[in-house]
Formats: sequence, C-alpha cells, structure tokens
Amino acid sequence: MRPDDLAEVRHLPLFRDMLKANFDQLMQGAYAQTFPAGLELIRQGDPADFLHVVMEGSVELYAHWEGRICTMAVVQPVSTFILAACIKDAPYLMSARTLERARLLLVPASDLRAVFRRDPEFAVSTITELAGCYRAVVRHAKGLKLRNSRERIAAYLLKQSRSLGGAARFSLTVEKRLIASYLGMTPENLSRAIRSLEEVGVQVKGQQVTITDMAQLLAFVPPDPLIDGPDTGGATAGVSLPQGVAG
Amino acid sequence: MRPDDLAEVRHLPLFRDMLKANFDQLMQGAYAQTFPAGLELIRQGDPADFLHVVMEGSVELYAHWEGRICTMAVVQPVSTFILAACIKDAPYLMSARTLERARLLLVPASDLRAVFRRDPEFAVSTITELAGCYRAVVRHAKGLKLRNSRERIAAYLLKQSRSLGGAARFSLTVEKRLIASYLGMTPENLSRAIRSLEEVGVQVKGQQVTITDMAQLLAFVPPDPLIDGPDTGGATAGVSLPQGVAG
DNA sequence: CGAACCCTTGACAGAAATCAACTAAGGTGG
DNA sequence: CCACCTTAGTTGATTTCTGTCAAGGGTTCG
Repeated sequence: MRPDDLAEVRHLPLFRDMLKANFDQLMQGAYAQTFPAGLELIRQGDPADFLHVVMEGSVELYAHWEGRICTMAVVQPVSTFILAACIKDAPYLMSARTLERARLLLVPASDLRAVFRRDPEFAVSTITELAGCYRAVVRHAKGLKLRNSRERIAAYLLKQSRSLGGAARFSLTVEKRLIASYLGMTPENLSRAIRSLEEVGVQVKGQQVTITDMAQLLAFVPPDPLIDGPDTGGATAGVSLPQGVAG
Repeated sequence: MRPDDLAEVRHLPLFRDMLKANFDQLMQGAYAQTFPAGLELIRQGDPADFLHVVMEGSVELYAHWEGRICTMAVVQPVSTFILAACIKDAPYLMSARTLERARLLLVPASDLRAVFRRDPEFAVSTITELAGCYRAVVRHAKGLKLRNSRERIAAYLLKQSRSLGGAARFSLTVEKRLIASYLGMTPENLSRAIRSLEEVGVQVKGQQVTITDMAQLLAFVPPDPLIDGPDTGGATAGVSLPQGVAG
C-alpha cells in the first residue's frame, strides 16, 4: 500500500483519533487493491468480511429483490462503506460494484471489532460514524416518503448546487439512470420529470444543469436540513452522502 | 423511578454490559415520567437533549415536511429511541408522540456522551445498537424502493405472523392508518390493497388477520431477511423494529 | 463500421392519490 | 341509557402519477 494512501486513511474521521499503534496494526492486516469498472465487489447476503474504504474511483451500493434492482448510494473517495455489517458480523444488506476503475482498501472485519474494544477513541469515532450513517439513511427514507418524484429531483439538483456553493451551473457527476434509481423512479420518469421542471426554474441539457430561477426552484422544494442534510458547502458530489453511508 | 424499572432498563442490550457504577450514575441523572395519549414528546428539528426509553405504552416516530406527515416507526417497550441524535448532539430528524398513555425514561444526552467515553463496554453496546438501527432503516428503505404497495402490505402481515411463530390468525396491534403511513401509502390505498390481497391468501376483517393460504402468500412475497429482518420468532409486535430504531 | 448502451420520446396500462360520501365503532355528556 | 359527536375505516368516481413497452437518436468503444 502506498504511504500517501495510509496518510489519507489516517485523516478519515473514523481513523484520525485512534492510537497510532492501533491504526498501524489495523492497516497491517489490510490490503489495497485496484478493481476494473463494473466489478461486483460485494453481493448482498454474503458474510461481512472486510470494511471497505474507497481511495479512488467510485462505488455504487445497490439492493435487489425478485429481479428488481435499486441504487442505495454512490460512495466516493475518501470514505468507508458497509461498516455496520462488519460490526454486527452480519450479512451485507447491499451489494456493491465499481462504477469506474477504483482503488479500495480492505480492512478485515475481525480486526476492526477487536480494535474498537480496546481503543476507546476508535470506539467513539465508530459511534459517531454510525450515527451519521443512520441519520443519512433516515433522511433518505424521509425524502422517499414525503416527496414525489419531481420534488425529489428538484431537491437533488438543489443539493448538488449547494454543495458547490450555490452554483447556478454545474454538471451531473453520475449517470441519469443511476440518479433515477437512487431517487426511486425509472429512467423514463426521470427524463420526463426533468423536462417538466423547466417551468419551476431548472434546465438540464445532457449533463449540464442550469438553474434559471433559483428563487422559484427554492419555492418549489423548500430545502430542509432534516431531509437534504446540513449545508456542506464543501466538495461532496454525486448521490453520495457526507461520509460512509453503508453498514 | 421504580426499582423494577431500573432492572428492566439494566437488561436492555444497550445497558446490560456497562459497569454498574456507570449505569447507576446514568440513571441518577435520568427521570421517569408518564405521559397521556397523543402527546407530542419531541418535535423534529429540536436539539436532542434526552435519550428516550419506552417503559410502557407505545410511541410513534413520524416525520413531516410541507404539511405532509409520515410514520417512520412505532416504538414499543422496552426499547430506546433517538439515540443517534443524542450522540451527534444534533437536531432530531423525527418527531415523536405517544399513541397511548406511556411511561418513559429520559436520560440526559450529555451524560450519555460522557459515559461511553469512559466505559468501553458501553461504547461497544452503543456501537452494536446503532449498527442495528442503521440496518433496520436500510431494510425499510429497501422495502419502499423494491416493493409496491401490495407487496409491502403482504410482507408486513407475514412479518407479523412470523413474529408470532407463524400464526395463521392474529390481530393488528396498531391502527390501519398508521400502518398505511408506515408503509408509505394512503389509508384508502391500504384498504383497497388489503381487499385485493384476498386472492393471494390473506383475509383481514377489522383487526383480525387470517392467513388462508400461507404457501400462496409466501409465493406472492418471498420473505427476505435482508428486507424483512431476521426471523425473530419472539414477541416483537407492531411496526416497531427489534430494538431502538431511531437516533 | 457495427455493437452496445444511455437517454429520450410517445403511447398505453397500471398504480396510487385525491375528493367525496357513507358506515361503524367508541366516547361524551345529557 | 341514549343521543350525539368524533374518528377510523371503507367504498366509489375521478384524476394524477408512475411504470411498461416500443422505437429512435446519440455516443462510446472495440
């Protein structure tokens, strides 16, 4: 594993406060690997063996049942996923696949469980991380239940804009079909709904999003930190959530 | 607070492994209180001051946005809720109200945060509890996205049945309108969908549910532990989930 | 160049929300 | 004890939303 990878992992909220000795030991059992695009990393139902950390590229978390599939999140660097399954030593609830060529760090789940039992700082970091993940999914569920398709799309676009500091023009970072699945609708429906949103202040041409009337758009879906998440203003992009979003 | 209350709280997975001294201290700052039916205990957006433990009665967790409301969970004794908000010292994502007369234990969030920083066992319990909550919400979100109304209802009824050891006859434990909201549909739609489920092996008359053809019902919605949760076989009832479900 | 694949559009079918009316059950107060 | 009121639940008619099926345009990549 590259030394600068280690430094980056060390800076993650999950790992930054633990004792160096414990961090080093955790990383000793871990290994980094590069995967091609479109590879299935994890299949839902499998036992949770490794905590995954995305170093480069992006990973889709998705779920399936009876032949249907839906995207649950897109994880982008640098963040972890499937933490909860590792902790519970339980089957993964979601599958994962690379959206593009990606480099991942795999940390054995057993090491993880051993370490937070003896490193209180790491335990606290884990608690904070999980609490954040939990709240992210609750917000997602609230969006699904309280908003219709058009509203979810508008809120999604507004969130993207806000994460870029309120930009009126920006590019979508993931495929539309994936956005559709993440927002709980079909690609056709997304396409039509996007078109219909022109009358409330957004125009989407290909990947290019232009907010033509911010006030009108804000009036159409009043952003709510209890659904859309707190103002990040940072560089978080895509459908991913602030940090690790999957357990 | 009653001594037998203390014993019951002490037996919760969240509290059972911590040092007695720490438990006692936590409980010293806590207080129990009885609330009438229909009282709003928590309003979403308010700062998280207390971890709530339901000792008796039941509590609905719900969310609202722009005049719309939806039920997120029903919490029944003995379990905790809004753990995650307390940990993050962040605003509640959900509101809470008593469905019936209920007795609650309120534990100051600041005490909570202080204690798991110095009691590793409690930290581990908190981690496990949160991981469980996270997975419960992920399962709920999966159900919403991967199943249609009829399937969600059928799965819900099957889950109730299984939690009673596979009973073919049982009573609904919560109001239908609440079930409808929990499952993400209108009461009218629930009513009609229930009626239409007669042709796949369930009959519902008032509160009474009768599974007339278990095989057919199982074929209609193949239960999936990654959505419906692991087989409990226990006495868990209502729309509530195994343990604390709200952070 | 051809083969995928994504995205879009149209036509249609099915699902779900809405509006309105009606029933039934439970609780209140006379 | 009964009349009354409130509320949950149901049913019907209708509209709106969403998914499905099919076709075509555009792009990327081998």
